[in-house]
Amino acid sequence: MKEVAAVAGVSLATVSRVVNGGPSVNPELAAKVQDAVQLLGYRHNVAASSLRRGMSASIGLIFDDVANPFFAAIHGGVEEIARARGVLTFAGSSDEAPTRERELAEAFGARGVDGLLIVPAVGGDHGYLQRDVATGVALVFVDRPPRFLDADVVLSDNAGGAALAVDHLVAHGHSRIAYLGDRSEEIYTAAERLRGYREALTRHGLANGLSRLVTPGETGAAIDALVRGAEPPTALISGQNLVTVAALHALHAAGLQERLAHVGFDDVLLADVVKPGLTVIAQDPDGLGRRAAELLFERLDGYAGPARRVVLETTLIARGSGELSATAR
Amino acid sequence: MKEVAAVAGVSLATVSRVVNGGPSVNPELAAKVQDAVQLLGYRHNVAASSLRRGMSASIGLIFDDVANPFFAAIHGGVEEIARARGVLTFAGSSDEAPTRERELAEAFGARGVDGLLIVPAVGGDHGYLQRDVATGVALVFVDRPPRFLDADVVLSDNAGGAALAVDHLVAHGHSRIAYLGDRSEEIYTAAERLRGYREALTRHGLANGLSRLVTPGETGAAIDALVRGAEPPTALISGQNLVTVAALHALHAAGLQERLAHVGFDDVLLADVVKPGLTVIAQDPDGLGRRAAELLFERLDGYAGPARRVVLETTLIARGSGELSATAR
DNA sequence: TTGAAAGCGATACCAT
DNA sequence: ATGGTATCGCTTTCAA
Repeated sequence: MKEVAAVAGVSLATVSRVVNGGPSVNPELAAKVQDAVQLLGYRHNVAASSLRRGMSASIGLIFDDVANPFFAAIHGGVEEIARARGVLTFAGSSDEAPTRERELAEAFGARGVDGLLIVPAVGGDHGYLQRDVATGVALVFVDRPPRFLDADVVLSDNAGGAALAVDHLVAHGHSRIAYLGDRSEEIYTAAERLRGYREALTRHGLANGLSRLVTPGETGAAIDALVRGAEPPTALISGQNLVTVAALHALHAAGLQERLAHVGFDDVLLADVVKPGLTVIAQDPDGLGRRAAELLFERLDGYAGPARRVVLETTLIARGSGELSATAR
Repeated sequence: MKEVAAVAGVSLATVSRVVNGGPSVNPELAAKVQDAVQLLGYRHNVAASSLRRGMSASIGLIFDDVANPFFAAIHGGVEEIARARGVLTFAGSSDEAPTRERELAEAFGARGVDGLLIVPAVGGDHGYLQRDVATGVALVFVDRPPRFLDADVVLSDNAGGAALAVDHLVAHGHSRIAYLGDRSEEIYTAAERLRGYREALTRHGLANGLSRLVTPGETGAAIDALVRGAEPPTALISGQNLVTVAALHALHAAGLQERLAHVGFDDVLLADVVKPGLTVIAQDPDGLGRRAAELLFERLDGYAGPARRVVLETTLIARGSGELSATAR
């Protein structure tokens, strides 16, 4: 930058003003500076700028795992919004471990990120972030709410989605609807889905004894047990991706794919190629990311009001498996 | 840091040495410094450190799209290696546009990344990166080689994978093997797969007239045309994810899923749930990312030899569709 | 082994 | 509107 100033025959201050689109610069001088910039191939040093300004035009993203397609989709949504402001994104995986999440937050903080967008690791205490918030770091949680901290959060309507599935199956004549949920009850999304399922059953005046919490590996056995039980279900809701896939396997293996209605939570590729097509409750991860980024930038733009909670709708995509009638058995 | 120095009763220099695990520090003083760090909740300012050192402990990743599961998997592999060194990753999407790729590279450069890991946008001239390389930025390309620049690159064995598919089908008695590839011939991976297919056919002494380049949307029509042709194929290789899914649709719609053997390039979720299970050529995106990160850090550690080219094996995963015999028709 | 001080590159206040 | 300059927080010779 010194060089640019020298070549353009102006002061450092002026160059800085031009580079940052400063308020009042003689167009003539500005042009000279631009030329010098071109000539020297000058590149702005954001590190130095950050040091002085205390803003880095970057934000940090913490996911369970950056390699997970669901989080990758969120990442994409965030990037879309961030890009429009020239903000770059750091991304890291917490591996669902609170300690690792905290390490990452520290590392991002040390790099002076302007904001943090976090899918909170289960079981963590997020009070440690209070400090960053105090220093002006914008903070938004995504997909799951934080614990011990009041902050903006963007969620999917998990309970509503599960209810949607129940309503849909009831509309197709089912009254014995089983639910295979994720074992880990502490997971917010899993708990919400189960809650939505239960409340919907109650609302329809249906019995509530057909839910099981499983690991993906236990899915097959759970289905076997259910269909051999005294009151076998005529429909199944699988509460999570991996469980859905495992359920599909089990149903195919048992030749039940045309006999047991099935709605899975979360859309999966090839869902429309299996027979029958898999009816799912789809989330909008891209929207989750976009919305979260928007809240984050509003904070950066000065919003200082109370924490906001945004809930995004889930939708049911009918493809066949969820439209099997209860009488088909 | 100034505060820490004051509290610990030592100089800035000493604090810096302690914080960075400097070479020679009196354990006693070091302890005092650590205490002060704890007490004040001091956080290292990497931006300032970068400014002085010219190293930021961060690298930039440029993908077609961060939301794409394939790239997300690469991202995961990179992160695994980077994390071990305390290096953080920026990630951005080029949207397959050379200009946007370049903008991102500039933005990363302005933030002083130590290295750049790029999935090159098709049709771009990567000479512009020469400058970064000259200033010591480590550069590695992934999944596709760059143009007009000699740099480290990590690739999948696309041609080998396609050949694997042909060999497998030939072994199951097929001699009329069709190939549906991605329309865009400029895409390196697409071109390589087609080449692998052709060379394998030639090696087996088979005719070469059954390849078609399509968009996913054209897949169904292409399959129809092929099976209605004079010399209908008994087997099909789909060269890309979306084409594979479209092919699956078309085969199901035409009731051909048990009659036309099918091998898809790239593994997909639920591939083992469709009937028959989908045989695929699987890549190792995680390995691609890990290997690329390793090369990058070797450069950072001082390797200054010639550009390296690492090619990762692809593997065939048999699930049924690729094992249909030619006589089943 | 420790400290003093210069400097990394850019910004913003204060003058002019 | 423009320029001089202190300053951001840290690292690193150079001396002691």
